[in-house]
Amino acid sequence: MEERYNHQTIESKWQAEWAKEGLCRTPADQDRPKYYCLEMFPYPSGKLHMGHVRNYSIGDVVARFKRMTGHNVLHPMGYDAFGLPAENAAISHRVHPGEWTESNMAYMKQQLIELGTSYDWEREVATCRPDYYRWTQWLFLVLYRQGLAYKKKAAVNWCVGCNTVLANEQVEDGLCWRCGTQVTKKELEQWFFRITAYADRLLEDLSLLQGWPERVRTMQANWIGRSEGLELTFRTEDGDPIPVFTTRQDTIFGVSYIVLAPEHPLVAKLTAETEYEDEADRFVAKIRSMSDIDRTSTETEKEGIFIGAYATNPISGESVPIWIANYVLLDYGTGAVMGVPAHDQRDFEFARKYGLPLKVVIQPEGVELDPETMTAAHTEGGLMVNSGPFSGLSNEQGLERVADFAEKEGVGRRTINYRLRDWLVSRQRYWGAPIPIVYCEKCGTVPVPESELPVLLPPDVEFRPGGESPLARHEGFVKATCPTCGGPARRETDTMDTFICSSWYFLRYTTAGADRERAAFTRPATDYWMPVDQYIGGIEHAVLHLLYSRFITKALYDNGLIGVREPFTNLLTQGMVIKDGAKMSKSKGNVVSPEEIVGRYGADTARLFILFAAPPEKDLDWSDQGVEGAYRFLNRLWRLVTGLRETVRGAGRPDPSALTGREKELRRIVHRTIRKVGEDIGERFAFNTAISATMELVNAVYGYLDQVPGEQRNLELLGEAMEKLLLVLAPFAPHITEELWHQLGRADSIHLQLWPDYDPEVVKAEEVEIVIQINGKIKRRQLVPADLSADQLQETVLGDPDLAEELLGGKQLVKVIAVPNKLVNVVVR
RNA sequence: GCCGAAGUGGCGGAAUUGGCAGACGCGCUCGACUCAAAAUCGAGUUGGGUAGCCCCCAGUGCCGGUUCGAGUCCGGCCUUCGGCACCA
Repeated sequence: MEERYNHQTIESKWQAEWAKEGLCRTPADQDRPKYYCLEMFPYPSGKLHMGHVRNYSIGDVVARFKRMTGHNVLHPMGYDAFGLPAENAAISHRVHPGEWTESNMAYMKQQLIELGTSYDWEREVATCRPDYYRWTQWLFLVLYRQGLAYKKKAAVNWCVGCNTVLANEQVEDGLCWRCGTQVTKKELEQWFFRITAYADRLLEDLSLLQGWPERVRTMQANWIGRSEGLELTFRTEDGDPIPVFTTRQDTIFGVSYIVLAPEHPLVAKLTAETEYEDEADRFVAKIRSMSDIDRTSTETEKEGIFIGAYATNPISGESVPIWIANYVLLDYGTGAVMGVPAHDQRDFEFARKYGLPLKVVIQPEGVELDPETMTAAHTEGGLMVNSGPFSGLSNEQGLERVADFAEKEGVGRRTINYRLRDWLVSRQRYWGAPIPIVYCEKCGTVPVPESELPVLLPPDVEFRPGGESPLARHEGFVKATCPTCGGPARRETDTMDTFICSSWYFLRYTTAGADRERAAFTRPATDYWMPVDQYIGGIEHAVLHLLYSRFITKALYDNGLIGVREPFTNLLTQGMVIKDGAKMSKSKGNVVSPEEIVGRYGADTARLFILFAAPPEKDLDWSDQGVEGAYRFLNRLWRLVTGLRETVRGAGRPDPSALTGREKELRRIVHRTIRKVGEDIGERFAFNTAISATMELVNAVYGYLDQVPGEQRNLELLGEAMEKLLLVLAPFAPHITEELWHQLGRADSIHLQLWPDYDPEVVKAEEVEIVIQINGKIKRRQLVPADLSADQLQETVLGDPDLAEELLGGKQLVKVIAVPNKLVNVVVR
């Protein structure tokens, strides 16, 4: 009586067994090489989606493989548990965010267990629990002491939908990254992290991250946006300085006007009590009312007005008119630019529109630039002309010489500008880590002492739609005593951006047990486990989370709190899960729920399909039929092993010297599969081809059984084949392999076994089929002994007079190319 | 506009270093088993010519090049996707 593959009983049985045995606990001994395998932790939104399943299946295969290859593996999981959806749920369902989040976490944990993931749950973190956010607050204080956390009034990004401010990184195309609402500007006093102090190192150290995808590094480099140039000081007629930033100081003699950002502080002064005042006021008001998208879109028409004042060019001494225009931004560079219409496309368009003069000062070779007839700016290089003492230099030389001159004369200095802005970390929300600061009437801004952490979120708050932060209305929370003087004080009511919580969680995982109560993490623990060897997650975090985590890591390094400069050595950005040509989403109605798939086919099938259907970094097309295919394969495996179970159980090792040709061939496939799967997982993350190799092995064993009658079968060989097959499949399909492993009579877990070795001698074929080409065209195939040298190969093929005659066909032999084990190409004329 | 990636059968994909294009899976066709179906097993499945096989020709987005040999390298284009986009 054949028992059928029942995924439900098998999977729950082994999940319980593994939990009981503590199979996934992080090893305490430190004599083996460590491997820290980390997947981005989820936001506990309620249930896992297929993107999670993909992410965690990839990570789990890597973790299990590394355990089998003799590594101490740290493979932890947790929850990025603060954030807005919990608060929205509180408003609409009248349930406390904490309760809502905790129940979601419990549910998702169960789902993760049911997927057969091998996490060490003893190291679980949840960023919303006081035992975690206490240390997020501690981190804030570390940065505060370092001068990296500061408060300032600024025009900040405000999302009406979320009722809170956003960091620049959280504004995508002028819309809120979370809810898609258009972002507006608001003047507010807010907390910032001085990430710009690390701009250079964040950029420079990208070169250390060779294990990251090129495009992620490029995206970060673009985001940081470094440009080297010169800050030059023009002067108004009253002598007020107008510093401008330029990367093209070689075009300084081509300046025909200056443009200030409309918000520039000098604008009011320059226009006060002049005929230009009213018009300038109206223009500034109009620009202020524009949204950032309209303002910064290249589609938007350049607009500006002359404000009646003039400035002197510090190099040429020329006087040029001062304008204000929409395309100049206050918060980049100095908020003022020099207009060089002949050599900058923006300036060109602006000058043409307003009739400002063009002056050619860079002359390219071979073309005569005529200011009257130019249709676009010449932004390339050339020879400097009309440039006083600099005329005749190449523009590259000019860049240096003008900068030298400006510095010598004291009218300018070389400087570097970044697109990156400081990280706005205040949020006007309840469900986040409170910023550990109080404001005392006498002592001013006072950090809460570490001994008084955590600053707890009060549970009894009222959630109302659209209002201000519930914390600000909670009198018991706001009222505080000053830690310095003991006098009355007011508590900061902003909470921290949740990206702070997630920018250090990988450090928390390294530290276990009682140490966690004494510190956020310990130096020995981080010294052993950090950096993360493999980080796996979605590309959507290419800038946000990954940049913030790098910044925090560097800040902690500078404090001597950790010993690594970069947190993640290798990064794998997995593709999206697509169905019917679109990302799975509720609104498109193309969502397939993991629960349904795991329920119907089991976790092993879900994992196998999702890893087989596409390479991990590419988008994955969901296919119900493909899932069926994976399920069929596991059934095929089940029948194969259970069918042979009784006969191969207890069989010894095969005797290599006593194998028939067919047996040798099967054994060769077994050993090749071990090599292939090991290389595909360990070196390439090519899980799809690794799985296809195991399928080929299964096919080969069936082929052998088909061709060899029962009594003539080599049971030792079949036993070896079954054993190796299960071992190489174990990381992908942990339950069914464990069950079959035990059915073969093994007592301990398959997941405690070492990855099998392959025998290089067995892998080698005795004979190979080579291709014989004439002039690169395949003419015939031939079996020859393996590993013949090029000369031997040539001799084998052309040494046969009949064959040589047939191949040459009366033509003249020009040359022969022989590639061992591959081909012989005969070139004839 | 700039930067980056990709383009291979009906579909997902494979070909790892320039050396047999289409592994593996899905789908489809035919067959076996069955009263029948499902499941399972077997055979076939790039296009065209020939239509029994063999065999011949073409073929990896398009055009050209390098090479004995190109899906892979080089130049130019097309398309799709992703990122950035008045950054001075």
